[in-house]
Amino acid sequence: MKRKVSITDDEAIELAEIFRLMGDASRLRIILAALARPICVSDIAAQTKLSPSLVSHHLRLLRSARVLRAERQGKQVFYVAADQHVRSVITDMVAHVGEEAHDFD
Amino acid sequence: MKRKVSITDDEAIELAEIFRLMGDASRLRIILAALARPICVSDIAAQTKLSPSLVSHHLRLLRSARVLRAERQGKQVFYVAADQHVRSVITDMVAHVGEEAHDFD
DNA sequence: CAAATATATGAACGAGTGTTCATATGTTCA
DNA sequence: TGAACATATGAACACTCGTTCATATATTTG
Repeated sequence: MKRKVSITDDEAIELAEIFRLMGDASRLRIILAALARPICVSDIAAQTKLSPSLVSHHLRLLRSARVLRAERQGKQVFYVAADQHVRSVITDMVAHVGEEAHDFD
Repeated sequence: MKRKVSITDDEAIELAEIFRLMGDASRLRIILAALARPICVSDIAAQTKLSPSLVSHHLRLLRSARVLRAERQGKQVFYVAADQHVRSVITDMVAHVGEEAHDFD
């Protein structure tokens, strides 16, 4: 079963933007923290050992790119992976890194 | 069926590096060009409208990160997606972008 | 309302990155 | 071997991006 991989230039830019956001270690760890279930900002900061301010900056980017979605519950705001695609992409790549042969170039 | 999503810090950095490489529009278009079948450098340059030099620079990065793999055939060098994980990640994200609701923030 | 907690925003700086241009290396064929 | 083609490499520059610190907004509770 073949899939369509050709996309427009605008879609390529939007795609690249999402990958770019995943391409920072801090942000990736934030995404991983919010991958399975909603988690609030302070817990993300604690788990990733990043400052709440920095986490918030990154969360804003991840939210506008629709990688994560947010929901306020009282004083706290919970973030979680936007959809199954995001989860699949991350788990696929975790598998990719895990299975690599790591032979010479 | 649950999957493991927790990874070590080193793996997170390696993962982020791969995503970072996908997070540039030029490189992403290069990856897309080499996603389905091997394609030589000059054809990539023609298809993406990027200079051969720039394409070569990017290909070196994509090759060392094992996103693409290379094979020389005479004067030409053909590049193709390293494995099924890379293809899956891209097609998943294409689907993600394609299906998004695009409602307000 | 005031205090306390949780999250968000803005400015600024240092480090890293994509691109270009010039040049080098590799490969084939006459 | 030498010319022609294909790809790769190195240096340099303009620009972007992650981070920090200070400050602002939002929400709950006394």
